[in-house]
Amino acid sequence: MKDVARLAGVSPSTVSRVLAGNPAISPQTQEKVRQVLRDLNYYPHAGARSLVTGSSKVIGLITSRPTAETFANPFFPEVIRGIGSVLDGEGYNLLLSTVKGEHNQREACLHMLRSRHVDGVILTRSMLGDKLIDSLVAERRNFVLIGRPADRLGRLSHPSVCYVNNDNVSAAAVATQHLLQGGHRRIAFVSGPQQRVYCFDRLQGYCSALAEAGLLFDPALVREGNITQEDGARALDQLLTLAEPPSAILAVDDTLALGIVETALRRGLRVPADLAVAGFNDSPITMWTRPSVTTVRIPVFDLGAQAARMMLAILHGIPCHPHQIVLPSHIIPRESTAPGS
Amino acid sequence: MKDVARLAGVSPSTVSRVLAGNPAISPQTQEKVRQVLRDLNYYPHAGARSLVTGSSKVIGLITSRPTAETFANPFFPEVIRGIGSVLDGEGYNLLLSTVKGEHNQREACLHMLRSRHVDGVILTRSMLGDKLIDSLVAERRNFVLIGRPADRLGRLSHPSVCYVNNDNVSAAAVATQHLLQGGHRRIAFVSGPQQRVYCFDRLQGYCSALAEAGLLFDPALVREGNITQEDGARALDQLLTLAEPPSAILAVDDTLALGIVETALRRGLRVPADLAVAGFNDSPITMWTRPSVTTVRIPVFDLGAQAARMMLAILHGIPCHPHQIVLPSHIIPRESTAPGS
DNA sequence: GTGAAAGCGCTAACAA
DNA sequence: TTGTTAGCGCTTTCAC
Repeated sequence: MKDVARLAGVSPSTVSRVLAGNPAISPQTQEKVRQVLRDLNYYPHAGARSLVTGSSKVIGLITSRPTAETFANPFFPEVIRGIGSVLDGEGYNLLLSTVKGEHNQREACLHMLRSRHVDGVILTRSMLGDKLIDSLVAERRNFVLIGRPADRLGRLSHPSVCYVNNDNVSAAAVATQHLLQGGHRRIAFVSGPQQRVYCFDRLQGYCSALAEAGLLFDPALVREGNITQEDGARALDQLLTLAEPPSAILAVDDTLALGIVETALRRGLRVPADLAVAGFNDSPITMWTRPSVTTVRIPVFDLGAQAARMMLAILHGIPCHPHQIVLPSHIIPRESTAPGS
Repeated sequence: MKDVARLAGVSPSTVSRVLAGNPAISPQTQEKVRQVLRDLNYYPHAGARSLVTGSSKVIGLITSRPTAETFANPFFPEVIRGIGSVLDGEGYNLLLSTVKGEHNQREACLHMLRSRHVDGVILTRSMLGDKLIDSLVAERRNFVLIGRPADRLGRLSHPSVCYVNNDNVSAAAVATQHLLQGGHRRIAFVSGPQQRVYCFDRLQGYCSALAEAGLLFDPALVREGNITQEDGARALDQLLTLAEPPSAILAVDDTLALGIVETALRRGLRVPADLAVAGFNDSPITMWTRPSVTTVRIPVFDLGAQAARMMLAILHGIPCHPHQIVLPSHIIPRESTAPGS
């Protein structure tokens, strides 16, 4: 920068001002400096700038989901796309935490913030009673949640936390009602880790729909595992050993639903005649299978975009209103739950 | 840091040395300092550090593929996973460029490097005669290619550039041979943008396999578009208008292959009896469709991991040998090319 | 084995 | 409208 200043015949601070777009610089000087800037191919040192301004213009992205699950699941790239669509042109970059393991992830996230590597973080897929959120709140860090903050019992915690969520409870209720309308009375629920807030919420929706229909909640019909096809297959096999096996299954994710459908067919069951299956997330695979799989489409892109918008508002010191956004999702009925086929 | 020094009763430089793991510090002092470090929850300022050391410990990831294509295509998350698996624990973070458009992307990449935001970049999906690579070489930047550097004519350029690639030419040849063995003589090639090096290379493999089989290359059998199902559908429709339509199609990506299969079925063609179809990338969808789709599995995770390893070697000043790595891929025959069905 | 001091490249308050 | 100056928080010679 000193070189630029010298060649342009001005002081470093003038160069800095030109770079910052300070209007109090005469057009002549502006042009002169810009010319030298171009000639020298000069770019300000990001670290030096962040040292003095206290801002790095970088936002961290933390996804606590086991990275292996990422494969074949469009959630992750889609949420990045949404975030990127907003950050683009705002001069912000995205720093990815690629660390594995819940604990390491937490450390890595706090590290990013405390070392001032990032100005704020966007969190996805948080847990019930998430310690990371507690730390973030305690340290008054800038962060936005994709999902919602929940305590160990699933109640909304940290009321001042900014988040953008989808309507998991009602979406699961709608999906359950869809199965009820198909005449099903024994409906199982195959979940991912119940500590995941979204799994918890979808279970709530499932329960409330059952209750509304006057059906008893049967714990034997609820299975918990990871979000893999193998876990879906295992859950189905367990459910089939019941004295009264379910005639329909609502899975918390399409990956599970696909594992269930595949295994059901392999076991000689007809889908949906013997077993109806529905999932969540509108994975592209669901519309290719035979039978195609009923699913709930989540606005993942918008979730990311809104979260990024909130983050920017926070960083710009604009009190973000509303603090909390809930986006609607909708069910996409397909063959796997079609009645009378 | 001054606070830490004061509380520990030492000088800032000693604290810095402890942080750096400098062995010339007495165990007592070490412990004393570490204690205070913990008490104060101290983390060094990343920007300040990068200012003085000249290294940010961040690696940039540039993918020139239109972000929309990302959806439903596991390439992107999978390559990140591979990179992350190596970077983890090495103290390096990944900075994502989310900018759209070939030109902006190039600017953004150079910006990251010139502003010293990142120590190096990993590039994916480069083009023939890629200007970005030229700039990177000219500025002697640290970078690794996933793919290979090619000039406008597809010849290997910049022989000293580090890259990790898969064997696109021979993989396409093998896939073509697979179709030839199925008895096909009119085999079409549906490509993405021919400027993409991987598309170019796969076309080469296709051509060489035809030549080896003593077949004439027919330009009318080659279609170019983007990597979408719609483009696949369009390519098929064009091919069907030919006087002598193809009996088999090799598509440069599974997304295209899926579009082709779907459209073929809709047009009343039987797959593979009337039309055999094969794709690339082992997209999870291909094994779910009816018929399931033959594809070539690319070791995407390893591509990322090796690229990251190379990057680290470069940054650590280790002359990386070999400069160039080519990983094998293999064909996965499925129903869409099964002979006699 | 440890401290003092200089400086990395930038911005911002204050002067002029 | 522009220049001078003082740091931002850290590492790293060079002394001791």
